[in-house]
Amino acid sequence: MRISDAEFEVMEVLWSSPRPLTATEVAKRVEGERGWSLATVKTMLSRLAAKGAIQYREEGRRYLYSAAIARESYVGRESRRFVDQLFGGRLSPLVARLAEEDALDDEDVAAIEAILKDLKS
Amino acid sequence: MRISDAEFEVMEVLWSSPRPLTATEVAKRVEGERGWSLATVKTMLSRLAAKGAIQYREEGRRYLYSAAIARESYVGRESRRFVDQLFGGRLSPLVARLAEEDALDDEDVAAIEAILKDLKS
DNA sequence: TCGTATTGATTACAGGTGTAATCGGAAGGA
DNA sequence: TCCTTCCGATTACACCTGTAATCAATACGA
Repeated sequence: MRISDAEFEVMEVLWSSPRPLTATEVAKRVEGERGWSLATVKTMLSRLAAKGAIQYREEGRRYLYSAAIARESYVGRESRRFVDQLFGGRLSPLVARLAEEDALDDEDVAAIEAILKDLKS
Repeated sequence: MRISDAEFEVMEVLWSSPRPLTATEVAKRVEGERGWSLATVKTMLSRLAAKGAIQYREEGRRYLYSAAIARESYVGRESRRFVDQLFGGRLSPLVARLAEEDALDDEDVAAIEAILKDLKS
């Protein structure tokens, strides 16, 4: 199950909310980024529900939406797909590419080294 | 300029060939993976040419296709887009995610460490 | 009670994608 | 010269995406 770019922004809102949200609430929180109308957000919610990425509970006449899949698992799947497609499953060429583009700051480099050191224990 | 998944496979064939290829040659080399018909490959080539991702030179009645963009630059752009969207521009969370999924073998880890060490000099 | 606002559902519509079939013209063999 | 074949170009068509508008039903305020 793939989630499109626009749908992903809606997922981010739901993932970052500690409680289920109505369509109107989701729209308010996405508004900052995109100039979406409420109708557009409702379309996204319908499509995500149809895909099984979110679920809802009826509260009176409204729905309260929440994510049905964990961000970690979705992001994990997509990450793997990405490194498989572009780098033959190896992460190092990706690191090399981003390093060459100066997309890594010292803090990020230190964090990566810490993760790897931890891995080897 | 985005390249779709199917188009990307055609690009890989052109990127990996030392010389320009005809549509039929491309089709033969993609065949292993997908069960595409020659017509499908021709569609991909037309679309990629329209996007400016490949170019061609006429050789008699045929075209000889070659990539018009470097793999490194395209892959670099997509990588950045990917880490921006899923990890807020930091690479370390991606490393953490893949590490948790055991998607990193020793060789890959060593390669990454070498790249980072090199970076700091 | 009656209109208005609100909500999910349905419909819209252009552009991209996957996967071809068909067409028109040219090259090449009979 | 004529027929077949091979090429790129054009057309096809269903599904996905981005971005809504509209509809039918309901709740709520006057």
